[in-house]
Amino acid sequence: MPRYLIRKIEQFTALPPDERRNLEAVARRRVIDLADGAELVGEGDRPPGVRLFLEGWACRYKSLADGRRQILGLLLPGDLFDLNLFLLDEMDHAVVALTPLVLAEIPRDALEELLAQSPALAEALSRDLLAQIAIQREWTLNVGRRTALERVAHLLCEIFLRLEAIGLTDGRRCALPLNQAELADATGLSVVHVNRILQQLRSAGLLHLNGRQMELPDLAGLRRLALFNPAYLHRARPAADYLRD
Amino acid sequence: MPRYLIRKIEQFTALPPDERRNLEAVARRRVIDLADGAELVGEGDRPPGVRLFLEGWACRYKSLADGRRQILGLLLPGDLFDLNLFLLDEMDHAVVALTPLVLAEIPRDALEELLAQSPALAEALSRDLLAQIAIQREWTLNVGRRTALERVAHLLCEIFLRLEAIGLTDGRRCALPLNQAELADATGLSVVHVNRILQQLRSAGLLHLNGRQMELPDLAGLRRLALFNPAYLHRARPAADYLRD
DNA sequence: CGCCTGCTTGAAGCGGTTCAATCGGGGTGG
DNA sequence: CCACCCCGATTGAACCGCTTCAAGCAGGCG
Repeated sequence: MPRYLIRKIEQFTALPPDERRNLEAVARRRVIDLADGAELVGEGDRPPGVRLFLEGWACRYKSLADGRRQILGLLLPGDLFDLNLFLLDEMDHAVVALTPLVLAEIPRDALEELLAQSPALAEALSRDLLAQIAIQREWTLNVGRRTALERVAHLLCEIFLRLEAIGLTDGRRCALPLNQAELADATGLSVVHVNRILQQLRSAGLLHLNGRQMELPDLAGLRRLALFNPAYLHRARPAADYLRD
Repeated sequence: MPRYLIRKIEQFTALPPDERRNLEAVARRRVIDLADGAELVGEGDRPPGVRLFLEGWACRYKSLADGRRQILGLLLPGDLFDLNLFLLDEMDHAVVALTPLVLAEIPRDALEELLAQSPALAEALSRDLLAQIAIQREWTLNVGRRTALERVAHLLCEIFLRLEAIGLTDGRRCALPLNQAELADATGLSVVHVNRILQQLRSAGLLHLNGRQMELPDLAGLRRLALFNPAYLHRARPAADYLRD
């Protein structure tokens, strides 16, 4: 059931029942499970078919020859990877599972048929692709111009809000399946420094960690610290107080 | 005349003559000139209609409250800004002209009609959008994990190769209308440091600058220095020797 | 028990920033 | 025509944020 994608889409407008059924049918056709750490696709591979994340987290990343690695973005439940990607010759980046995954594989012809029959869905998916690009731009700004403290805080804000949009938060708590090495690769920092930044956030009362869960007791404060502007997520208008200025 | 866009597209496959005519007609409909420094769209604005770059350079950027600025990418002749952008609520970044510009404005309905009548063009533009996203990812890697020297070298390689793909290079020379402050904002560095890096590149015989032109006498060497892998540009297979490993 | 993975700590070093001048060339107004 | 100005490029010196290196530590698991 592509319930997270539907939830994300229906922030804006309800999907017509027939389009919803079309999507559900396609997403049920070929469901696959992957283990934590599985590589969905490697740099240089032929692009895979479109995949819809039903459960679990993954990340896109690129590596340099000497081992430096940059995580480019997170793929969360409800995300599509990637509309039209099959048009490209080869993958310029890799994708790896951060947790066990449940994916729906959507072959190219099934996707084209689905989109032809579902104009509202097609528009929603185009919008979602643009929102993914906007996130990529924000990550460029994040690693390019924010300080270490701001970067980590910004990443945590983004994770919380993206999970909230699909109903995967519990009050101020949500999952955080990334270890410190992965946080470092996502923020362009060293593991050691990420460790010290997390301590700073904890001692400032902005973050509690236990296991693979995090709690953000003062999201408004964290947001201010991170210079976080949620506009780039292109969600529906914020209702929550911690998103107002 | 959208000749640079057509050139970029026809790296892969020739456009059917009727589709080419459709595109040329739409691109002739509303042509506008803008001065150097003009803001095409600001952060928070409603997204503009689709615009095709006929001549000139622009950049996308985001700023932080205290004035830090990150240039997110370059818009060059033949680039489209941005397929489907009107689907979003508001701009999450700004775009400003780096040189005088000539643009074709394509209203939403004209674009939809064009794409409906021109399947090959529609596919090419989707592919171009994906290539733009790939460039954005590479920029995230660039500012996240490369050293200052690598970053600047990488940016120069990208500029040269993108211009080459549209026939705007002259041997090893091409335009470079960015000043050092803009290079700094594109690489996430300080102006002072960019200045010193450029001196390093010059004294290593990898770069000559005069005015708003640059020459890259040893592109293969610059590429190696930058850890530059051209795959992310998703051009047709390289013919040039400096692109082979 | 012993090992592995991930987290934590300390200390030294360096890459890049910041601050503060200076320089140079092109354009402008007197 | 020249003095002035302004913007961009350049230089030097001090500083600091983050990295690197090198250990230790804690918890989970075979």
